[in-house]
Amino acid sequence: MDEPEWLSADELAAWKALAGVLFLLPAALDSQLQRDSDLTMAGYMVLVMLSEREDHCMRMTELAASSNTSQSRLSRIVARLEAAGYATRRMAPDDRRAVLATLTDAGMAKLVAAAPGHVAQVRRLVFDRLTPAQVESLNEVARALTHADDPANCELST
Amino acid sequence: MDEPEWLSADELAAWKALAGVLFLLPAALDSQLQRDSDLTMAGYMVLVMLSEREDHCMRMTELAASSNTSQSRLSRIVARLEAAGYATRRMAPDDRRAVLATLTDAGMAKLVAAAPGHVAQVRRLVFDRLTPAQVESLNEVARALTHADDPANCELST
DNA sequence: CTAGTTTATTTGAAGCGGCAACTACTTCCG
DNA sequence: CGGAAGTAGTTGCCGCTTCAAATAAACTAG
Repeated sequence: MDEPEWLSADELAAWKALAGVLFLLPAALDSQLQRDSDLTMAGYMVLVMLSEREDHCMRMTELAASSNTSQSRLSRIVARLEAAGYATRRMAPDDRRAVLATLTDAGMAKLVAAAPGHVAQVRRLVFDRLTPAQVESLNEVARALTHADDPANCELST
Repeated sequence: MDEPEWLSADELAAWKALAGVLFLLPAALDSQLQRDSDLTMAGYMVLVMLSEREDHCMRMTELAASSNTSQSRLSRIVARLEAAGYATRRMAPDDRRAVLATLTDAGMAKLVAAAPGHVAQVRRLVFDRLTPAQVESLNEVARALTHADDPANCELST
């Protein structure tokens, strides 16, 4: 199975470990949010993104990009949030194709209620297990993977 | 939003970067496998795990653990692989509750065919973006997160 | 030996996300 | 102006995952 270009031993070890994180961490995070707050990780992220705007309002496309989701996924997420009363949607005044998603007071309250539990989970599963130096490494590596610097080549490409 | 215990600035930065990886990497990986080989990441992993046994055979529970999936998920994955002719299932001779999943020759062939493309994608999205030192860090951090050492506390707990 | 418990796996129902198709609006340009 | 092309967002269909319940076999204790 060592085709054209396989991985080195170090890379293989790192890959297996990373694969474990990729499978298990999101599940554990989602599980806590679902159980304690009836929210999805993705939905939570969307609430966070909206809450960071002082007008609590953002265009769908922009919201999709900042929460790392596809437009169609975002559309459904916001539809669910709206159904739950946590957000509203209205047409943008300037561009009638665009939709502005807005966080409601109930949505903000929901976020405030859900945050401590979620943060505790993140701390428990991630930061409690890492030294400050490792946190720094993690930051560096994660940024390298999501491009962060080089704006034109995200792993969305292929 | 800085409740009981929020995250430090460093931690918050690392967390946002990690969240990006958690959302985008699996999607990009799945997408390639789906497109080029009509396989799921999870299904691919299962094939890999089976292929690493010299008898190409493993118990469901063990297989679930080594591929980081729940039992119910694994059950469906193997059912699909079986339907596609890549695996077979039979009762274990010693314990009739247990099921042994076995990789077929067609499954092995499928894996051999799919591997190069997948590996290339992993290399492109991960290792080409990291220095050897960063690969080492990644390995260390990922292991810390998945416990790897400490057998009794995976993030599956809560 | 038998009832109760634990372990191994599967499955029905329900929810979520992807792809591709579709609507609707805007912009470009002759 | 008027049509082609591009952009924003939604939705139908389908496949995958989860949760909880079901089935079945293997221990365990009396």
